[in-house]
Amino acid sequence: MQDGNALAVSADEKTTASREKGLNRVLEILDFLHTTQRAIGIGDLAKGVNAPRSTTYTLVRSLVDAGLLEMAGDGNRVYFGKKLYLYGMDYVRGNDLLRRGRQEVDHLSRETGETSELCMLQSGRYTIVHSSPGTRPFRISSATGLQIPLPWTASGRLLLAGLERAEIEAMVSEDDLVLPDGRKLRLDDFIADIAKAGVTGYCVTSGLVDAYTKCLAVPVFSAPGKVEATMCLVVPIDTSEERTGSLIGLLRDRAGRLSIGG
Amino acid sequence: MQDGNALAVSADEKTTASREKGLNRVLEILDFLHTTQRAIGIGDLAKGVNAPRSTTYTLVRSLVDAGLLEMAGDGNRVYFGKKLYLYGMDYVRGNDLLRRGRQEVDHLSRETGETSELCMLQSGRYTIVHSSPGTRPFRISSATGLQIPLPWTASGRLLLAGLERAEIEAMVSEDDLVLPDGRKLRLDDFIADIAKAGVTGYCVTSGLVDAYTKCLAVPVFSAPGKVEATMCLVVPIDTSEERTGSLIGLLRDRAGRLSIGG
DNA sequence: TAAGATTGTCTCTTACAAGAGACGCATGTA
DNA sequence: TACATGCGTCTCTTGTAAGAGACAATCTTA
Repeated sequence: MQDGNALAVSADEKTTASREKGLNRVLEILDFLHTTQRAIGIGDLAKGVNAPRSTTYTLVRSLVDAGLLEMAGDGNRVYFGKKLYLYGMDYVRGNDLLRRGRQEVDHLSRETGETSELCMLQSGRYTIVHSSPGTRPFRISSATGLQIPLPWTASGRLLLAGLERAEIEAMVSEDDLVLPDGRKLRLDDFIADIAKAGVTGYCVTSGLVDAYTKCLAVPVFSAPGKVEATMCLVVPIDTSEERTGSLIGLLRDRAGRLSIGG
Repeated sequence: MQDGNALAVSADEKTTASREKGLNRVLEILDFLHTTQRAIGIGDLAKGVNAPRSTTYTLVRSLVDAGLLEMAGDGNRVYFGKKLYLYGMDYVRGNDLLRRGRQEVDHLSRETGETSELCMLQSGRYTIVHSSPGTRPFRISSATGLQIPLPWTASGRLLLAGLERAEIEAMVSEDDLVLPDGRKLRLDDFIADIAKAGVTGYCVTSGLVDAYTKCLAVPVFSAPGKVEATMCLVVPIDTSEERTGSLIGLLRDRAGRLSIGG
């Protein structure tokens, strides 16, 4: 649903109804499928990415032939294909941080019983790269690949540590500063949070994304000072001070193993 | 290495040196990176896919901006990017068979100590979609995504069960019939093997890919009669008859769970 | 230090892909 | 039975992206 929003995000709101490059259309198609998270008819797809039907048919055919997309069960819907999975696995194989990070996260959630996540910046947005659900009855649903405004999260504050004010401003839109419950964050407060997180080496936020959880995050460094990712735990908001403290200790320990020269 | 072969496979040997569609170039780039399995300089990439340098630079920039590719550590090399990983995870999430198949394979290799694999047809070729190494000292290295000629494998025989002779011939080239050790398989024998495998519901090959292993495979059905994938075990060629038999039993049991109306 | 190779950027031309729209074929529904 | 809606394929035009090639900057190696 929510029509062309995915487009607006990824393609900078092209107002000109002029011709669009095929490759760009393809990138929009992929992004669109990523947001819908389900197979979709080609007609709807065309509407979704705001592309002419005939063009969409041509492109989809190419992509299906190439194996990047597949026709889904019923017959006339498309979704991601095997080849994207294979390429994704290649990425994991070539990326030590991700490979080891996934293991640490899985281990962490098993050890603590809490939902645990590995997060990274992905084209200027906060992205849950891997998550492992905890054992609590009400589990926090946070799908892999989900993108969330940076100011809503503890990880967001850490990922931006070390950046110039201008860079931060460029990454954060006005909308991003409005929390799900309607409260509006002040940009200056957010930037102050970032600076503080950078110094303390961890970050805790309470009741930002929803009223029932708090989020504990620590940075993972790819080089001294360079935050490449974060590991975080999502815990009930009424978790005691001491348990919170010990969980952060655990997180720091694990993140330390992942970091290179942190 | 092996210059434009990846191209020849994926793009049907375009002899015309005419203009090539950008999207096709991109697909070739992705395939090329998949075969090299490592970050590569843009100049080399251009050579590798047989594309003009200027074009390659433009395309790579688009792909890097989109997050499908990433500049690798040193600075001027590219490889797969985070976004492909995210799309790949989306594929897994949307694909019950793959998701559950991965688990079964992991479990199977832990249980038996043998290398275990999940295989599928991918654009007419046999592909190892997921593999889990066994505990043997000499481990058979078979990377995920590896593509092997169908006639070399037990799984290949099962995957083609139920297809017409003409379809089989179309998928198997002369080269595919030449085994790694130089022996040449007769097409008729191969087709007979396929028919037999279809009837018995499993397939064992000895010393085909190498002289020290044998491969036990069983089909996974996505619909009655439709082989969607295979699960297989790679075991030492001198594995006893009875152990082989019991492993096949185990395989069939597991594959049965995965199958839908098999 | 000069010659050679490579890397990233830019400009300009024209071959060709993106797109509009028509068409036939299924469905659905009044 | 007529009418509407959606799907997949085709044709034709024209705006534009692929590509050739020149350029300066950087790295080799002799």
